[in-house]
Amino acid sequence: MSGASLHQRITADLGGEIRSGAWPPGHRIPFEHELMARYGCARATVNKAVHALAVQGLVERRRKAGTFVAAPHITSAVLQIPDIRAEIESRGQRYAWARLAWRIRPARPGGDEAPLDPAGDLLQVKGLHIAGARPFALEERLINLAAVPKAADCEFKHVAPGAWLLAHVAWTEARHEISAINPDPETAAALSHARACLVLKRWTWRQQAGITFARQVFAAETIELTARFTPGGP
Amino acid sequence: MSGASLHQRITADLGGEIRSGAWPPGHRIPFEHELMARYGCARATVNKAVHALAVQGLVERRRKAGTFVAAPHITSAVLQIPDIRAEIESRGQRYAWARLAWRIRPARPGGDEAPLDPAGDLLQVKGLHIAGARPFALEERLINLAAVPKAADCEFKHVAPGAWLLAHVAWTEARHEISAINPDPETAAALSHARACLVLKRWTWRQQAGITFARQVFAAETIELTARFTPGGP
DNA sequence: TAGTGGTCTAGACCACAGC
DNA sequence: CTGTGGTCTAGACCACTAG
Repeated sequence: MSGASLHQRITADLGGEIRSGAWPPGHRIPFEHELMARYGCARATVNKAVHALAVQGLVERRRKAGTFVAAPHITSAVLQIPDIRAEIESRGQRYAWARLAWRIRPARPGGDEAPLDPAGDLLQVKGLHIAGARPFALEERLINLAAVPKAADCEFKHVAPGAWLLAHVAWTEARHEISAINPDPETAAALSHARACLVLKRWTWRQQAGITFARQVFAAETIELTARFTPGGP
Repeated sequence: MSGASLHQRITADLGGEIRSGAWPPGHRIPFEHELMARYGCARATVNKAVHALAVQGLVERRRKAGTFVAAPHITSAVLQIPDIRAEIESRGQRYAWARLAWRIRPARPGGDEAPLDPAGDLLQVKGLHIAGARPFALEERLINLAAVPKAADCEFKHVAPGAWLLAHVAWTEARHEISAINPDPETAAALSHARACLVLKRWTWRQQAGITFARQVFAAETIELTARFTPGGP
């Protein structure tokens, strides 16, 4: 860490005290002027260092009172939902996409598309994500053509809708649902998997405009998550 | 926003251009010296503002080249794993905990406890989280008594292990796995639910010391998640 | 090599919350 | 009222890298 900048070193030092438990929640960490003396630097530098800890959620700062070690949150964790292709390739398997169906149809009230509040036509694509030679996930995708008219020009024969959208449209908000189902016979046949399956549903918006809905049925794969102390986020 | 500080206003201004789509991914935002002129302030101020955008993941900065609007990540979302009791009560239902089993047993190699790397005895608790009159989740809990000896004094008859641990032990790291199963007959009977179930496994550590493992089988409830544009996290 | 961002300084004034 | 953190300035030098 000697190559890092001074404020990064200070942040790491103080963060280490907190994560090690030497400074428990509620403990007042040194004042900025004390840290100035300890590190022999300007106040702006220690301020930047301690401010970074506050952004990370490790400390809370109060004028006149000082800076205190924060209590860890339990309610939030960082969920890794990798791109399916990246997930498969990171396992060293070959990725393939097989399109099963493609059509344009008018939006209907109700159903999974309702949260997108689509106005005109939807592009509906169905296909299979394949890892090596085995089915990995079955995907049903709806794309709001009013928001993404260019999508109608893509047949999604060789590129999955998620990959195409990622390259062409930015999203600002998403909602996810994870659930468990017993697959219907058609799904079970497509996945070669008849037991319980994980289902991930994802709705994506850009500025209140519904972009796309995806429903991915996994072959009972497990989704793994890691959470660290106060991972933060607003 | 006129009450906010200048660097916050600059951050909000630039962030607005990006989120609105006026500046698409890949677009080069104004140089720092241009922003200095535009806002009539020192470089340190615009640097702080643009740096905040970089921390949020909205932009990427490259020396000599400039600052560019980043492509949104899809890979991370904030997962809300509320306390089960809080979840049930937030739905307006009465919460209850029913202990089914309690015992102390030596740690065994392998199995779900392995990641905790327990040294001595484990406290094993099994029970049911109940919403109103219906089973909500079946929980199997292991507590590492070497790390939390006080837990042996609690019978967990009227308080669930998660609630007790939350009040008595701080954690620094956790790992989660979500999967789907078809319940075995015993589990199906306890949950009054024979179809596919969601399973959440959670391992919790404090400084490399394994604290507890929990396996919660839900009655096919759905876990919901919300993600915003580049919610960040390291 | 020139220009960008990364870092740092030695000040300053202010808002706010404890005392 | 005092002391803390919040903010800002007008410089400076440096590291990296695109051209």
